[in-house]
Amino acid sequence: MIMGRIGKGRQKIEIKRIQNLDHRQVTFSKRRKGIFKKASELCILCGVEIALIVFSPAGKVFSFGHSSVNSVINRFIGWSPVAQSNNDGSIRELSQRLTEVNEELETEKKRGLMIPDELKKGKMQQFWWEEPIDKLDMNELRQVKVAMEKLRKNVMKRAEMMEAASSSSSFLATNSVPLGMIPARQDEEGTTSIIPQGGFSWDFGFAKF
Amino acid sequence: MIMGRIGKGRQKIEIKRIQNLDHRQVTFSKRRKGIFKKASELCILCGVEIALIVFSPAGKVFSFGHSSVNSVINRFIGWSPVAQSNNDGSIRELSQRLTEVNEELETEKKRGLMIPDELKKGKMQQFWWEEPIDKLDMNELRQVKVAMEKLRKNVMKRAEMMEAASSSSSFLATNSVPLGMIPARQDEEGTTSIIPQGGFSWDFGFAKF
DNA sequence: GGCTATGTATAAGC
DNA sequence: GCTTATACATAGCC
Repeated sequence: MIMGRIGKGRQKIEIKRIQNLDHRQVTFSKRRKGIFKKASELCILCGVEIALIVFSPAGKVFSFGHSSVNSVINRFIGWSPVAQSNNDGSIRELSQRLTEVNEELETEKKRGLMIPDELKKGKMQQFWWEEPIDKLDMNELRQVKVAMEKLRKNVMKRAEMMEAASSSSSFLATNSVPLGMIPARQDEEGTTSIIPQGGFSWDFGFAKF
Repeated sequence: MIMGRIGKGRQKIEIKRIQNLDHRQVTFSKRRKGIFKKASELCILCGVEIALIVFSPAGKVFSFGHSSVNSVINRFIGWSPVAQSNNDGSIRELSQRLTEVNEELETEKKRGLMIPDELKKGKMQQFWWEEPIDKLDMNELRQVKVAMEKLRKNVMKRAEMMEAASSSSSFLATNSVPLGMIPARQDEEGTTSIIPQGGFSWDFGFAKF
């Protein structure tokens, strides 16, 4: 709405390696954001399992997964995720999940699903989720609800992960899972031998681009 | 260019589970194509490693990887293929990973958006259920587990009080991995052995759409 | 990080 | 699948 600046606007670009490093970095950031959003939308809209892993040029990892990167990887590799009773392994899983949870939290914050300011302030005295809800208007309630669901989800993940330390868990039914998560597991041992050659590779059932 | 038929054109849609199965299938196909193209472009433009795995509702797998799905997966989970023989080593790595993540989290928070000031004040304040668990011993873990379950119950009760259409949420995660991690190695075997659920694959230099 | 102009992806409909 | 009208993503700049 602000008049004045007249940029050149978007220009068509050729899909080839961007040589300028600064430019490449900018493009990477923008497009990374875009593709993760797409992934997110796809699994929400269609309720399918997705895993997206991106290593930045700097070696940083960005990942997205529904229901989790690990569960999808496990399914892809063809393992039946069976919880192990080994504490070491469990703890490692737990921690990894913790990572995901923390980051998810952060992401959600960025997305604007934040706790109302009033609640943030109140956190000094008590946690927002312990506050009475009868004084909130509908909008605030909505936000609380979202936050609450996030928390519940996280908590359930955590709880189940903790339980996994002593019992086994079952695999998810085919598609979309509402809240509870089963801790995916991984076994480094099994994957090591399978390394493909360079270049790009696609695998699909049909598809054509 | 010819203004013959006048369709409704693209309509804005809400990002939520598509109920109509036919519609969902169509959307899945279109968006799947789209996201794979995006993934391809991203790695071509920026020369980064990417893995994208999508399971269709029917259970079919679609994947894309540069330099290959497996190499990326290996790199992703290969933060220590060997250290697992040693508990201390694993935990140490975990701890490191978590530290990294938490630092990143803090960085993000400081960088800014909508984060409560209370949380910005250093890395002091965390909810107990957000704290890294790798520093706890088994006894403490047990306590955390109990507390976690208690919290879960409370939260669920709360959540029930505030009923509404929940729906899905994204699991966008931005992982930080300790730099200096072992990168994917070179080839030595083909990919075919772990491609599940059929489908085929091929390598190519650069895709054209 | 923010803005604008424009290229693209895609929701409807056939 | 193919077409059309639009919503959305993002290239070029600041």
